[in-house]
Amino acid sequence: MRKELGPGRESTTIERVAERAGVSSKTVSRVINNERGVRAETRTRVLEAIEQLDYQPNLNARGLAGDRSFLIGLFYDKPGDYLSEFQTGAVQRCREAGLHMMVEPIDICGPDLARNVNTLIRQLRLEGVILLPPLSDYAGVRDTLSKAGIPTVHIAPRRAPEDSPSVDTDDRAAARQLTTHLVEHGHRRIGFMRGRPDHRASEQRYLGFADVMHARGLAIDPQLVQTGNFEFSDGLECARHILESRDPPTAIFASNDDMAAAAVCVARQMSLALPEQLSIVGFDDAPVATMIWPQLTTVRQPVRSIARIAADLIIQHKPHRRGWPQPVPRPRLELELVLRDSVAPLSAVSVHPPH
Amino acid sequence: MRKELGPGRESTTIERVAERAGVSSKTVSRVINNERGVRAETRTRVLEAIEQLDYQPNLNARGLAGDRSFLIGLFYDKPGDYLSEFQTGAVQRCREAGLHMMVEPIDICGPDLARNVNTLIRQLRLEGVILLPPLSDYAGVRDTLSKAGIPTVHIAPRRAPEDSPSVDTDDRAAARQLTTHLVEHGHRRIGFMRGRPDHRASEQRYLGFADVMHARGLAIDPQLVQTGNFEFSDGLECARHILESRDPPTAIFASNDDMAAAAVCVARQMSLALPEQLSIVGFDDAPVATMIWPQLTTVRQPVRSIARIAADLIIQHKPHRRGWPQPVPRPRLELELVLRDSVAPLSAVSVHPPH
DNA sequence: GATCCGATTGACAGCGCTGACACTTCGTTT
DNA sequence: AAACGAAGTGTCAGCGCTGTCAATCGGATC
Repeated sequence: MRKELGPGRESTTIERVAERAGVSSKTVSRVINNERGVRAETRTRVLEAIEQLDYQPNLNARGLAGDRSFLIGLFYDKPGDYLSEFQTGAVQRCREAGLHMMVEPIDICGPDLARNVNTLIRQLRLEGVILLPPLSDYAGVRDTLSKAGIPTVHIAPRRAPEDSPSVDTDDRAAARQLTTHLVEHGHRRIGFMRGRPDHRASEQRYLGFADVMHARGLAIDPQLVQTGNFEFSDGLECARHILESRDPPTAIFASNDDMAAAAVCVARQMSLALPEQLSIVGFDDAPVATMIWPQLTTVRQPVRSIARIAADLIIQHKPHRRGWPQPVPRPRLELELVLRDSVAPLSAVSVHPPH
Repeated sequence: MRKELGPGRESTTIERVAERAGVSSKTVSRVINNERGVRAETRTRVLEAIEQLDYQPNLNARGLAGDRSFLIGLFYDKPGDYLSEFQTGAVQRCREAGLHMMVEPIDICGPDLARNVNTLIRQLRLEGVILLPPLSDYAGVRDTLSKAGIPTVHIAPRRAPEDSPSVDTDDRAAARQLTTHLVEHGHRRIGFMRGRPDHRASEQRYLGFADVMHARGLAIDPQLVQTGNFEFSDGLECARHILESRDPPTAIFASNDDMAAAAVCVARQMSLALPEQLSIVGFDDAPVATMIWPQLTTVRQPVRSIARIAADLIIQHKPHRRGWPQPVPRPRLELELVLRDSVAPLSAVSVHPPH
């Protein structure tokens, strides 16, 4: 019945290991699953046999018999650097726990969103899912997952679901620091480029900015607040609006580095000297932050740590079976400012040439 | 025996579908696997039952019984934009074939490279593996895979293995075009920044450059050829070397956009007007290519297409069982120039200020 | 009308492992 | 010294599906 296997694929079964160690297959199973109730000496013997035979348990069989899958899903919307960093971190943590990671693009615009998600989780029998923003806020995905009873961790959701954990960063506090940094360099009139409205980060970053402006009694000119959806191309537009306004700012706070890069481009096209005539800050410490000149003052996003923590939440959840512990864990990480070259103190020089 | 399942997880089995359709489970199985030898009317009936019951076959069980896994591996070395684009393309193709993709970071520097790979492929029983560069040239990985008899597709390997397919792009031809473009804009003295030596792309891009230079009887000054490993930071170094040399070039060919961006930075720091005083071209059409000013003239890499083709090769391979068809497929894609703003015709103005 | 053949369908074992539970030891308790 | 309980180990069925092979069906053949 077995299909012809390629060379070197004759799989060692648990039985063979058992035989060699002089125990039953069940005991080998116990050792593999690290269950208690195996005498230390027996365990050693089994481990040796496994080693010698170079035995690798068959995940399909383990899954079928134990009604598990050893699989965690990572659902994303848009590929990019963030995703690939995240998945790398998450996989690391998963490996320690003997789990694997399925990285799946989910098209929010697709017609059968819920259907696709359903297929994924039920065919694969995922043991947990991590939702990257903005998926972490999409009802279609969230509901499907929750109806299916799949442990889910939401990354930076705008509204954290009551019954499942989330991992957050304190973007608001970081935005405050960044704004303070600008203000302390003498900037009073500051432009702001908002991100995608469906990201929590967008609102938090703006709020942090507003916090400081208000606290210092500085006005926020609506003309200088534009929404760029975290995209470089949109950022170009926004930057133009802001810089070509009647009374342009001396600094711009962009909600991410891509948009900050856009601001840099526009400023350069307008022949502004950077950072002397215009200070710019970004957010995320994306690759582009150090690939342009001046290098961006920004906020480092500890993506891999977030990923590890998220994976860990799923892994730790396993024992509970059904329902998260009370209270539902909601770790929030502090962000760290990265001071580089794109901010300069406001001086007499920084007057825009008329246009 | 069954573990308590969460709400909504009572799984419909193949038996229930069979019952509803009034056939045996085996027939349902045939329909699921799209086997021939099922009367059209029966097939319809089964399909209806599947639909009504919202049945999702259990992959673990299918795998165990059929000695398959429905899993394809994508092994990578370094996260980044390229990876995430690639995986997105590959997953798309896989889904059409009912397969899933395991994206796995492989640490080439890690001590137990072969061991780790082995664990992955044998536990997961991957049906095929796609190797991203530079993994596609690492003997440790290649041998392990080939010994295990796993169908493998190599992306842009320096040396394509005889017995397994690879997917390539014609980097050399593209580099020729790019160089020609430069030369036709009047550039004679051109600097070159090489990529990581263990990437095929590095050598091909250089060869293409050299082809044109030789053909046109132009000298390649060794002083102006530096190796930057595809990294922005290295690119900074290289660019400095090149631009601070006694007799600096009027154009630089960087082997990827990150390094081209570095050249832009350095040039800017040296107060060179871009592109008037220095033309720069990159390669890959990475995100950064349009996030700096001037936007880079470069070569578009059809990453998703490559990914789809690679996935397809694995999928198509399935029926053959053991060994690829003769001859082993080696698709090679043409690359497309993207003309932007970083190249200017050489004119009297483009004289470097002394330093 | 009997025979034959390919097309369709079903019965059944078993993939490699784990859950439930039974059994065996062995150190304690009374 | 008998009874007891915990720890350690084994037996066995069965997870949900597919491969094998036998059975059945329908029409073409002679």
